[in-house]
Amino acid sequence: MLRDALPVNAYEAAKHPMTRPAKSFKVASYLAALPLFRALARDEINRIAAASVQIDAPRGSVLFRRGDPCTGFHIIIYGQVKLALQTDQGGEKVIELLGTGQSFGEAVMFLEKPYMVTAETLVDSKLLHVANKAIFAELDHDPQFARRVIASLSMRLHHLVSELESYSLQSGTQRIVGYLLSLVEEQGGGPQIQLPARKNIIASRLNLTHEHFSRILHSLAAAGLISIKGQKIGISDIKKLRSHAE
Amino acid sequence: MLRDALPVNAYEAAKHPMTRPAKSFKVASYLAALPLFRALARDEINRIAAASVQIDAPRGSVLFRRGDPCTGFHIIIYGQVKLALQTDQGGEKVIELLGTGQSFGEAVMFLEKPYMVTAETLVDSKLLHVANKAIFAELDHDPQFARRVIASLSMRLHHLVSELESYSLQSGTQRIVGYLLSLVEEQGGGPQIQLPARKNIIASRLNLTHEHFSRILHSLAAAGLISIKGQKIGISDIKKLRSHAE
DNA sequence: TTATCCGTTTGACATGGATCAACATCGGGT
DNA sequence: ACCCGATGTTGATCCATGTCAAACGGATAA
Repeated sequence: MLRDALPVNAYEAAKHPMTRPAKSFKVASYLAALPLFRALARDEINRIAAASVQIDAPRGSVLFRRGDPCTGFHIIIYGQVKLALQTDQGGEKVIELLGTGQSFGEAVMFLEKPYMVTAETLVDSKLLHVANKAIFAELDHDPQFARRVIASLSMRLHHLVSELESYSLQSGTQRIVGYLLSLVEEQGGGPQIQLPARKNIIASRLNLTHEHFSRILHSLAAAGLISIKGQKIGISDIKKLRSHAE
Repeated sequence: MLRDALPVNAYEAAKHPMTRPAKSFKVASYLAALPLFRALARDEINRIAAASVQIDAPRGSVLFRRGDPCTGFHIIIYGQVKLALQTDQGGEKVIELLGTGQSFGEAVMFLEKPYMVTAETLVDSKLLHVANKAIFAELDHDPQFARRVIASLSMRLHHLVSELESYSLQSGTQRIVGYLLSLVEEQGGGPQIQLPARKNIIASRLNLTHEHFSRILHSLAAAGLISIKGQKIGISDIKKLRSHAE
């Protein structure tokens, strides 16, 4: 068995060869390319890079759980991470699926509160963990940076509100169609899209059981709106699909 | 007829005696007392006060609608405001109920995007509208202030995530009980609480129809957990109520 | 007082989506 | 190649919540 059956804390599991201070200028230049840090001066970037740690997290690693204190935020160098809420009876609800280049955990960093969600890698991933004190330090003397942080938080808020909107006043079918259309956009508008994870996960992300998700997807296919080949979804007529969500 | 049948834009309606620049030091000292501005120097406060406008908004005034551009944010001097999403068929879903001393619209201010929600007063209210340029100006040279803005956005994010959580993995009963308990806390823990608006509105805020809300409330009463007298809810045994939400 | 209106309650019924269970399919490991 | 566990599909049934409709109650204006 190569993979851990139980998700394991990445920091614990990878205490040995996999976690290491990230000093290489590769890290600095990687950071410099991120929207959040783009405007920072070289020495600022370097200080942040010095406060960063690379993490190799095999599939199924838990980066943090609800209730853990927050020590910084994460950037996905490559791989995929899901953020999920967990119910006491082992159920879980995926809040967000994140891929290469995306970051998470910024918001919690600025509160004293512990994490509300659990983060787990869905595939073997490499992450960068940036310690919060480095961010705080830059914040205090670089108003431009503060502006970017504010903008980024605002975008996240905006996104969450639309999420709330789709949960509260759209049907399952509408959420699925909307999601497919957003994937089309994200993936360049081609006639075929690729689901970014197991249907299982997507279903939860859309607040549906996997059974219900499957049924809706197949009924869309039966209506001739999409075709299903594993995780690839063919979409012939985008307009028709869009208008299908009344 | 004293009240406008149709909600009317407060800025239009009140072009005359009701809207005026807010220069009085009363405004400045009011601002200085808000958590967001508490740490600001006197001259900073004064500049912000100079960019503020008081608005008298009778019940039913629409402060802005989804799609309107954002020119600043609002503080409720007294009164009550609801933020709601609107469906194309006239349905609406209350996102948030805000009362005296609370503010709203900060997040949108920092994006170029227009408002996603509609804001309407539920009772005769007095608001302060702070122009975004004043905030931007202070932001650029006061890192402490930036920190507070960031903290405030983060809190809002945190709040939205718990909202999302309760929508997606709690039953109607659980949401109601949770809400009642939050009111108990908010209102000092006494054995009687006061719903902050018509049941209609509360129901929507909790993502329920008013019929369903009514039924649940009365079934809680039938179970001896609460008593209902109009907008006053009696709660004899908080522990029992809390444990009732499995 | 009465008429009216709005908010609330109650009832009967419809339905989206969940649950439980069986079966099918896929992919990785031996 | 085969097996096995994980993932997906399908069917039957149930339940929470929504919908439609009617009665009720309390405010308010005439």
